[in-house]
Amino acid sequence: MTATAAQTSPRKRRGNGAARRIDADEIGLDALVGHAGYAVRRFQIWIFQDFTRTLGDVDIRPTQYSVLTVIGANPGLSQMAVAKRLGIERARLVHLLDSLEQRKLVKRIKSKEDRRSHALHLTAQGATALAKFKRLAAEHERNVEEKIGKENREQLLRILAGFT
Amino acid sequence: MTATAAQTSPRKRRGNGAARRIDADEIGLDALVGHAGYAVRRFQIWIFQDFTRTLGDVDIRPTQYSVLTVIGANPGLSQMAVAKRLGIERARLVHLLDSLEQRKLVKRIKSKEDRRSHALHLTAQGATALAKFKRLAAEHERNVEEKIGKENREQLLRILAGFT
DNA sequence: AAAGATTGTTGTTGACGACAACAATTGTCC
DNA sequence: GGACAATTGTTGTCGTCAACAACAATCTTT
Repeated sequence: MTATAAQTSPRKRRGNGAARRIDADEIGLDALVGHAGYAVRRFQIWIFQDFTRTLGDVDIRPTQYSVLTVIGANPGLSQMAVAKRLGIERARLVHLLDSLEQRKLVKRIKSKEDRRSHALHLTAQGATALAKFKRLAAEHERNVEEKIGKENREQLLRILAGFT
Repeated sequence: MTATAAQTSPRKRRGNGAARRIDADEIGLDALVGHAGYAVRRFQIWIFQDFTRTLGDVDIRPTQYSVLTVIGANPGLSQMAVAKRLGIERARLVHLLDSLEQRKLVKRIKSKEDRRSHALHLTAQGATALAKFKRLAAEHERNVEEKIGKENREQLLRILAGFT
């Protein structure tokens, strides 16, 4: 009753009944092919690798880039606001900002209105650096386009727009 | 020259020039909206959460499910073959199999042809369990469909088919 | 003023990708 | 046939990341 899948292509059959060499491309994924999550996971790994490689010279990872971009576009945000907007744990954002602040890209300014919170700003150096990061990120995006096609990338963005 | 983005909607302006309460939905993402990787990351987090929640009662995570599915569909594979097919580090697969073997879902059988490798098989208990996991995974997939739409899910699978 | 909620912080846990090293075994090359 | 290289599973480390829990300082509410 359950699906059978082992025999992707019955080529190269050998006489002996025992195990034979199996090429990776003839291993069936069975139910996995119908799961969006599996494809998305594999794609996301590829994307992050390409991003990390393309921004390797400037040593910026995807999450760091997203934090810098949001702070750059919305100066003065609190850590809570940034964390909530990007779906990052606020505990995790602490370490991210520690790193970015050590690199003089971001500064935490004590808020006068709410002395619990910090207003986040890019440093002048951070703004300059972010401009460069954006150029490299655009280059990465062109790699994505080259990989899956221009129309497919746009459809992807449209389909997933609700999650941003 | 760089893009401006802070003012998503200029409502609720208050007289004072200082910081005001900022609702999460009015924080602009700036360049992030054009990045497929950001949308994919957010989507993947949602998918994994839903999968983990839907398969919560049976305590199976996405990676474990993928390993069980491939072994079930291709009995006798070596660890190397499974790792390569699923894009998992073979070092990581060792721990995954340790866990699955402890739970009596999978067994490692010493290969006669190549005494370095193990032939991986589901136990009878594992085969029964996998059938249940597949039913729950299908339920998760219906959640995905409900979330992004039937056609969008199919387009997604088609666009990302090359990464599986 | 007291009680409760929020903000940033510290710490822990576990999943995960990436690497490096190693023993056992197999394949290759001369 | 024997030295050398490659493969397989394993162990270990490192860094990223999501998920919690607890805490002090600081608002907010009542």
